[in-house]
Amino acid sequence: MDELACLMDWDLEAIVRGCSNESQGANTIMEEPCLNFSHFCSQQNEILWNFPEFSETTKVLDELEHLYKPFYPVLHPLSTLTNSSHNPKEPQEFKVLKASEKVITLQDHSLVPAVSKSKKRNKNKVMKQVVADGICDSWAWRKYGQKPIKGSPYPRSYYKCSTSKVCLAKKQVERNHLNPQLFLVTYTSEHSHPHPTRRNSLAGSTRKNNNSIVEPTSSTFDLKSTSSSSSSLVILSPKTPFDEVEMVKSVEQSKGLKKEEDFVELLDEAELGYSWFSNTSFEELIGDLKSNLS
DNA sequence: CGACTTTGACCTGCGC
DNA sequence: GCGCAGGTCAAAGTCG
Repeated sequence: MDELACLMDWDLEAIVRGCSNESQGANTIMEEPCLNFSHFCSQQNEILWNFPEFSETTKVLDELEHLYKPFYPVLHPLSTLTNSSHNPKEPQEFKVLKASEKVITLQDHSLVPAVSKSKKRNKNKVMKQVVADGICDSWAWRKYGQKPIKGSPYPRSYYKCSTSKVCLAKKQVERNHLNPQLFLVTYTSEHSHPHPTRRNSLAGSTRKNNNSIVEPTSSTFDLKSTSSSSSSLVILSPKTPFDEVEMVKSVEQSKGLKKEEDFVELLDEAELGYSWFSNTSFEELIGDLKSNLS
């Protein structure tokens, strides 16, 4: 298998796992036995003693922190778009939920697709601005339509809950044409049933990666014009409110950002597995480690 | 074979 | 009333 295929496999697996993950405590990607340091969070002090050289480690942590800064908080997958003002001429307000669940409010005209406002009757809607991996959640969705949206090169995809035929829950996903790394996910109506089991949710998402939905189809759109080649790394946590996604690093080489492999390499360099992030946020861990090491 | 995606047609709400 | 645009339906195709 060539390198690209390996990378794609890895990425798809990460996303599928992300999709399949749900509120099962610590049953996340970190449960894989192949990952070293899986007990890091519960044995943090012990692990610290295993680092060969503290100076080397802090250097790596600095690099990691520097690497991650650009992705907070704007690209955090849990940012929630609230339509607090009903005046469409006013900028919409984003509430960005950090992993620590502190709410940061910001206003950014550039993040809101102009086409997101619907002419239709105002239903009970929840809008979220997420990065690609944030599109996936642990509910099972069935796509029932896709429409090109005026003013946006990207189509909007329509989903219904596939767990129950009587469930009225719906979801719309569209890529933000002003910032293709971001997606606007709109949830309509509540689920009329309990949360599906891990198995059920897997069944609803394994056939194809849900991220495919917002890509323009080849017959009507030019795929080359999208940034579909960007990949992402998902690190899961059981504590966050929606998808248990605690951190997402979006990688876009064309913008000169560090490659995903570089990040993994840094983790390897620090002898850290992904489980390192299982219980607290990245920023908190970096801070804790730095204070412990100093 | 069942579950899901794709996609053209149709329906509906809204502005003019 | 008409036309536009968003939203939904459903048949055909795809995949595991």
